[in-house]
Amino acid sequence: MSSATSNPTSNGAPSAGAGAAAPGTSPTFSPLYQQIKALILQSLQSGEWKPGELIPSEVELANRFKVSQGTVRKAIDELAAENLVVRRQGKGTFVATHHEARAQFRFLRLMPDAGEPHYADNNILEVKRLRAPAEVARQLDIKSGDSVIFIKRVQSFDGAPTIVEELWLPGVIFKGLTAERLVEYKGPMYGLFETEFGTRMIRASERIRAVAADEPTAELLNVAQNTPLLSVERVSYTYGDKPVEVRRGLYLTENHHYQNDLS
Amino acid sequence: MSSATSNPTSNGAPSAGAGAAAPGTSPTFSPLYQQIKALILQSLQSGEWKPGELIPSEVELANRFKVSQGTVRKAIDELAAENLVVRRQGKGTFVATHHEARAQFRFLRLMPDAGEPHYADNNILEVKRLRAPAEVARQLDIKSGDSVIFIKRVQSFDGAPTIVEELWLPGVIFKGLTAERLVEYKGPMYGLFETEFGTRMIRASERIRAVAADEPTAELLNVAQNTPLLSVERVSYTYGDKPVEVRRGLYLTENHHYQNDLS
DNA sequence: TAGTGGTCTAGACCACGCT
DNA sequence: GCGTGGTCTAGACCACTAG
Repeated sequence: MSSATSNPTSNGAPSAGAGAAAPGTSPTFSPLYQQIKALILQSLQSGEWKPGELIPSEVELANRFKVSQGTVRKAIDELAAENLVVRRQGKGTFVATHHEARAQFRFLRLMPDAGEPHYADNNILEVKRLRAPAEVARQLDIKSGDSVIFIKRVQSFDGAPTIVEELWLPGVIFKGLTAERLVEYKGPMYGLFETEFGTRMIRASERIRAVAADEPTAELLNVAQNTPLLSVERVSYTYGDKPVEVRRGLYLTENHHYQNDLS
Repeated sequence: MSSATSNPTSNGAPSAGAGAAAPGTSPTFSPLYQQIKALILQSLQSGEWKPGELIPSEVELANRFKVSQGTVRKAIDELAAENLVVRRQGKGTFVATHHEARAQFRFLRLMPDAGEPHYADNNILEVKRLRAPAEVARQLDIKSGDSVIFIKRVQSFDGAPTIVEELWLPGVIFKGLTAERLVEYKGPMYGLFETEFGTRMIRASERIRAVAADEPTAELLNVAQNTPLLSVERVSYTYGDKPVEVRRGLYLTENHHYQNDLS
């Protein structure tokens, strides 16, 4: 790649020839490093490199794509900033995974008021297959009535039940998910999804409200009915901004709080 | 700057001489671009370049600091990522300000369930000077009993009171802040702080809980007592991670929600 | 010692905003 | 046309890891 020509739309690999396409007016200009980023993203999504694995070195990728190392670097920089990949000096660049300390609390913002964040005990109450309610179907971008896996669980900190949560997962993707596998599995649920079902959560959006505990929820959390609870409704997305999980949690915030840093 | 030598600790400007300090083992290695970033940060903090103003071009800064443009670029890249500075291709780099559309909703995460986010009507109930309660003093990193400005206000959306908020500001910094100035001022409160008191908020940390409305709050929000509300406790920081505002808000989430994106 | 990511440079050219 | 930020390259050297 001798000169910085622009390739208007997406093309498999950057044009190999010397001074290729017309550099003139560019209708939909896309920087080379963005194209490289998209290519790497494809390899991640396709599973060519799996979570936890080492991806090819910058030099190797530069040779493969026929661009300079600096361009590959910039592409990987962005992927690292989006937590899709983790750089380790002297070792290489690895595909990010939910099985590692640094990613554990990225999707759980409920912190104890005092002391270090720690793991929750997980009590699965129910796992069943059902037909997606209209609202859930809308959020998962599937048809109303399509098969979904429904999970209900209670999470406790130091023996105190704190979170009641209901989850809906597309049946097509999470076929074969059973209560046993959920209970047996040690570690974060997103880790299980990643290794057992090949679906990696990369982004989520939460809507938070205050609500009053209804009777069954109050009983599960061992508090009085109408106790104020945080309602956290989450939609999680995998590659390509595809929604693959709806989660509705009720958090007891007597000794915990939802932590959020604005910057 | 001919070679990439490292300057162990902070030094005013990168060593000017050709191949300066010992490049050998580096006890506390700090990349050149980080040093440049720190220098630019100083100019921002000292007010050499004020919010909204154009800062010197990359080439000019490169000459001033005797480094390459690429190094200045990387420094500014990070400042831009932290929202301290805004790049505009063809025009230059500007000091970020709270008086601009793009920064308006960075610190207000309460969104209407339907429709576009819009501005709140601001009803100042009370502004007075008092001595900092212990807890507030601790959060502001001042002495208990030091003078603070206390503000209480109600914010309404489309005529519906939705937020009851109490604020504490260090008296030393916000001397002369009165109810009149708050009421007269059009635009975001952080914009006023920035232009009238030379204090720019760059970061904030929030702790969110669910609580029951007490009687006076319920009356202000025009709801029944014990209605579940979102309690949002915020500490805001200016340059140097110095806390300069404590804010306790109670949000009515019947037609609004606190929006948070995890990534 | 070899390989990887991380820093720094110098120079070329492109896209954009203004005059 | 000129100045600004944005992209791309090629090459040198540094810091870190592991065999």
